[in-house]
Amino acid sequence: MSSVAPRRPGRPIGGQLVVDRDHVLDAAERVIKRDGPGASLESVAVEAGVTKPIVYDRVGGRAELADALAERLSDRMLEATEDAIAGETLNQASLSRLVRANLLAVAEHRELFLYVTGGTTEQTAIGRLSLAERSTTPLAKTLAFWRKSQGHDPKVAEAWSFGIVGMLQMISVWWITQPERAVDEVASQISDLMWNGLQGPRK
Amino acid sequence: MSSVAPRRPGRPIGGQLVVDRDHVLDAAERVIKRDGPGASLESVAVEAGVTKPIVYDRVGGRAELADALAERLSDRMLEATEDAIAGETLNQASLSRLVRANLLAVAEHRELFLYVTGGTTEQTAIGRLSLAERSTTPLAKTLAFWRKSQGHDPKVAEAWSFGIVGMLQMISVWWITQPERAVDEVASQISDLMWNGLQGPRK
DNA sequence: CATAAAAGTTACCAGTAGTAAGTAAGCCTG
DNA sequence: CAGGCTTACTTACTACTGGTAACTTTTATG
Repeated sequence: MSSVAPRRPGRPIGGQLVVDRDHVLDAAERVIKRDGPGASLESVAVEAGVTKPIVYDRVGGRAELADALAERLSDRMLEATEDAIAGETLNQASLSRLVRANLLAVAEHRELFLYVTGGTTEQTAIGRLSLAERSTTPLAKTLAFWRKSQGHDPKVAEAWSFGIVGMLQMISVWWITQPERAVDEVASQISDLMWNGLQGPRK
Repeated sequence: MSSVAPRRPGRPIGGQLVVDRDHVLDAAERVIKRDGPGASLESVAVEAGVTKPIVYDRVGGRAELADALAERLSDRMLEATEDAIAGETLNQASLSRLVRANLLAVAEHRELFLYVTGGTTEQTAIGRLSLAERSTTPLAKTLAFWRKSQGHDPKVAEAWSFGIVGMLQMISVWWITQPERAVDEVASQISDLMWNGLQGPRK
């Protein structure tokens, strides 16, 4: 399938780098999309038209690959969700759009999301945390700023952002396995919880 | 280390089952606690004083093992958290105790928790969902009942419980990697978010 | 031109999930 | 009580994976 010509050992003619890091990461994304979260490094290398040691040289081992892909994914998701609430003040409606955008972004990158959050058997939790951290850092800033503007203690921001990210991740993986569920309904319900808490709306 | 006598091939003298399913699962827990979430089936078998095919016969492959352990873990966590809010009405203080109990229970079964939520590379997300589901099912019932009693729509219960479980899981994995953080502070902050929402306490 | 550096591949190792085939003890029937 | 079926294991394998050491060829340099 790969149209890359078979390569010989030794430095390639022309002497230039044939594949760079992004090329490998792109290949990894394609393989994961095709083979699911269980994709192997070998198949990533093949898809990139190269051999395993090159993958190791460009991006590192499996953990580093997951980390790099997590970075890409969280950047994309951040972009998608930022667009959804661009410049707007925080309220339940904008929150609902944020949750909705998050769900749709996860659905769009379904396999990649499962790969990244699914981990590598070994120190998966750390990997998952690092993905989460990338999302939580800006979120924590926003939350702290907002809390201060409301006259509340901004110290909660860090814990809250991890909580919120965890909530969104779990809802995402639940939702993508329940395709019959309307995205708007879920987004509305979750934003309700996030905005009003368990007590429900103010009277 | 294992004090089990070396076994020969063939039916053991006495003809009785030497290890049952629970024996294997107990061994698995010990190995995971000792070797971390990367523990192999082989080492589980050794710890159980038996060979791999027996593990396959008693509990199944890696996915089934993770599933069975998830069941055990979620049962224990459910017990711990239920004790924390035994029979009490839902309010922020009881919620805080619930979060606290959850965190402490995760810390107590740290490696097991990481193994179960860390998954098996393959269809890890499904596994994580099934762990979550075991927690969400009773939680959803409680929530639905409580919402009705408050005159609100109980339809949110399912989505909410997944959201809450996801939040607790993420906070747990975050917290156990930040041991300097006081458990009571985190519990209080998260229960605040869950109870009051982003808006903060009612005036 | 000789030699070092660069950019690859080949070929391997160790470990792991999973399975097929073998083996010894107990049970059951004619 | 002898032969065969069942039970409860082990041995021994396959297939694959992550990871690495060693090699090969081209290009650049003093």
